[in-house]
Amino acid sequence: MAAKRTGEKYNAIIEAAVKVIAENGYHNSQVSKIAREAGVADGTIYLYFKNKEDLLISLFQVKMGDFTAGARKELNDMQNPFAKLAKLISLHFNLLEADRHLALVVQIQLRQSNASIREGIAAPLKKYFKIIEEIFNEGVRSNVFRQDINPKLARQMIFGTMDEVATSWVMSQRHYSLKDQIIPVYNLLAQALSAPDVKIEPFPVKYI
Amino acid sequence: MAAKRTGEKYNAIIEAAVKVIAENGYHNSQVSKIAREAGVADGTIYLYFKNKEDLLISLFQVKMGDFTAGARKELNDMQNPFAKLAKLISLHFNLLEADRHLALVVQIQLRQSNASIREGIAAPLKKYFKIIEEIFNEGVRSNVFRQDINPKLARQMIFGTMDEVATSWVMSQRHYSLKDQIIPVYNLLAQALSAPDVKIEPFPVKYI
Amino acid sequence: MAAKRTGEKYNAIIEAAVKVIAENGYHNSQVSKIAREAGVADGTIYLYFKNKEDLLISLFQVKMGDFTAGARKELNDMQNPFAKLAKLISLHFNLLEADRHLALVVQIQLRQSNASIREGIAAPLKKYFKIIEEIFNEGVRSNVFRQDINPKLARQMIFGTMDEVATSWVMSQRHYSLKDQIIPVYNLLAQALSAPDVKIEPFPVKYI
Amino acid sequence: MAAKRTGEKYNAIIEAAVKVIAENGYHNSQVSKIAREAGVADGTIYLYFKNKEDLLISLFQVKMGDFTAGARKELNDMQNPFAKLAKLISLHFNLLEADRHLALVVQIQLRQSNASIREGIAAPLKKYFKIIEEIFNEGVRSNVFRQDINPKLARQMIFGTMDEVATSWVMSQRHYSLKDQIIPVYNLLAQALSAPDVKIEPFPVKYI
DNA sequence: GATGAATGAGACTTCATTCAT
DNA sequence: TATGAATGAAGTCTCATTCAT
Repeated sequence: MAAKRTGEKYNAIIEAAVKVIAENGYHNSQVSKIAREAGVADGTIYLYFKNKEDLLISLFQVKMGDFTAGARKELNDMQNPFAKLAKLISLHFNLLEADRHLALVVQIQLRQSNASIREGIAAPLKKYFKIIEEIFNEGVRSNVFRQDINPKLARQMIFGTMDEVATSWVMSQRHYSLKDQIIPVYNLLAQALSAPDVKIEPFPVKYI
Repeated sequence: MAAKRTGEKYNAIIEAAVKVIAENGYHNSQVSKIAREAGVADGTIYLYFKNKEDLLISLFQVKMGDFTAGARKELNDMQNPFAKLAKLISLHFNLLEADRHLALVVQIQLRQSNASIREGIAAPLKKYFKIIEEIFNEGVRSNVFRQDINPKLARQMIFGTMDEVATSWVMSQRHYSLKDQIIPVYNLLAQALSAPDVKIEPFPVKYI
Repeated sequence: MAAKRTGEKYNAIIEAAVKVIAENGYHNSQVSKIAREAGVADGTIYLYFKNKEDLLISLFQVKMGDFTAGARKELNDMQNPFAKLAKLISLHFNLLEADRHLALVVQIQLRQSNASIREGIAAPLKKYFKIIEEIFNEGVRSNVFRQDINPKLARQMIFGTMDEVATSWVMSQRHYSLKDQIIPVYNLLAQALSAPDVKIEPFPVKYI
Repeated sequence: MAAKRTGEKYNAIIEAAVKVIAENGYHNSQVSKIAREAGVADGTIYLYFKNKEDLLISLFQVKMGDFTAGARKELNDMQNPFAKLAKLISLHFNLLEADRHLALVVQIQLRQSNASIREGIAAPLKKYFKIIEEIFNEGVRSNVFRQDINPKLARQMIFGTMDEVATSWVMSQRHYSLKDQIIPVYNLLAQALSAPDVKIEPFPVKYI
């Protein structure tokens, strides 16, 4: 009765949902379409997910969870806040460019979901926000970032800018490379956040 | 036969739609609900709008059109790019704070719409983007803004930051004042955009 | 309150209905379309007709009434049953060929109407049936038509044949002339109805 | 996704549609009524038919297809054109008399359908027309039918007469037997079509 | 008499979810 | 576990008719 949250088919359904939503749009992604793409029967979806909404929330949680976990792991080893900022932007844009379906779904389609889906999305998003704020706070503590910026506001600028750049790119039908935006965005944000007398570190080439 | 695009009822329906969507969410805003709120019969909606989608696009176009027209008018008289930036942020946040329904609809609900509605939204949004880019370009030309930032990227940072701050505020259920964010956001963006040796102008008090 | 059954606008509305139905089909002929074609307001229709159904029945009655009255008048002066049959076919096909809108409406569109309209149509149609039967009966009485055919059946063959030929012609989009069918149909029916030893009269040229 | 065109329910829905349309009239036969009569849910209709129109076209095609296939099979074994004509009339009238609902639907209700339904109906009707013309052509080739009648016109008379007789019978609410019309109609048409010196064959008793 | 904006009942269709197999 | 045919609630839109002006 309770939905199984693991298994081969669980993942197959999630991946199918990403593909179907990316290709058909949120409002044109029926359960039956996702089931067909996943190679299972309609009813099988309900063995793994409580309902369609649960599937969509799970989709975002899984994908976002993977991303934040990966990001945290990669960033943990690093010390320099500038390098961390560079790495974050690089990870963010590389992920989207590497998976066009995911990019479409995350930047556009999933924002068409309703309130309760958004609530389900809130938790993993907050974790990502926390990572961003931590990077900023470390920079403040080590006196390389400005003391006079509210951390939350800093996060809003960092995320808002990356998100807007990514959305523009997706909406442009990806006629240019998002990776090419990594260094410009880094330079812009590093400049904006760096403390008055601190020399901004150039983008570490290896993070592209 | 052709939908009437003006008149008392036209506006009443637009306002009713904003209210209903704000209170019920995009996916729970049926035509009949909007009609009831507007005090007209369901069929009357179709005398003024081709269909539900046309109503939603019109809603955004009217509201966004009013805003960009107003913004352009207010900004036209001004010379100083810093002052213009300050004014823009002030207008943006004041509009949303003044009309809580509109804020919800613009920041959250309308982003749940489908592809064709988004297309209808694109045009007025581009006009707003253009205003932002013009402000930045003027600042570059008068040597107060950095020469080494791509104008489109500058616009993405400005809009992305304002949008993210506004969305955070709406999602927080507006437990704090968005107006209080005007000066911090201005300081942050002005700092990010200002040319190396230019002294950032403090936020003009009268623009709050 | 009671519908006016005469007047300039009454006729204008009838003619407009014929045109609109011919051009748009029965199911796509809204009251508002007919009103626009007639150059009156929607509400005005209801000053002259009880409702849409009443308009359609009236349309058929007027047109069919004109036709039967005209036919009766023309046929009254004639004596010869063969000549009368020839004249009838000629009148029938000439009327349809002369008024393409009427042809479409009578042969195709009006048959899409519902039960109560068909009932309203029945009376004028019966009058036309009566004319046909009378021609046959005269032929029987004067021994030029077969005695062994039931008059009703004779009428059904005459009307059924003319009707099928006319329908075929209308459905063919009138790529050929219906008038060219007058003589062949006459020959066929005259042959079928003529008494064994009676020489069929050739089609009187003047009736084409 | 694609509509299933076979199965137990497919037939049940077709039969239900015939009954509902016969009893309520074309314009008063809602999908929900047909579904109820068939003992299925409204949505089930759409598993078997693309839409309401598709159901109506299918209905006619199935019924007409059955009839023409049956007629062709029965007529194939026969040689004598007179006998074939007799058989055709017998089949036509017997079918309608045996299934009062079908008679109502075919003779009256389905003619109320719109253009696209009529188009869907055209193909099976043409097949029936072809059968009729073939009978006539065989009679001409074997010198028992008149050489001077255009085959298409012959078909129009045959079909037009049978159709008018059937329509009269249906409209009369079937207060008499349509079968009783078989021999009179045969005699009338055989007389009309037979070559000058050919003795008309009496109606073969076994075909009643 | 004439208008035409407004009405609102009602029809078709979709699709998330269920459940017998 | 898995299936997929069946369900039926619910939403958008049309259009004949009305009635205040």
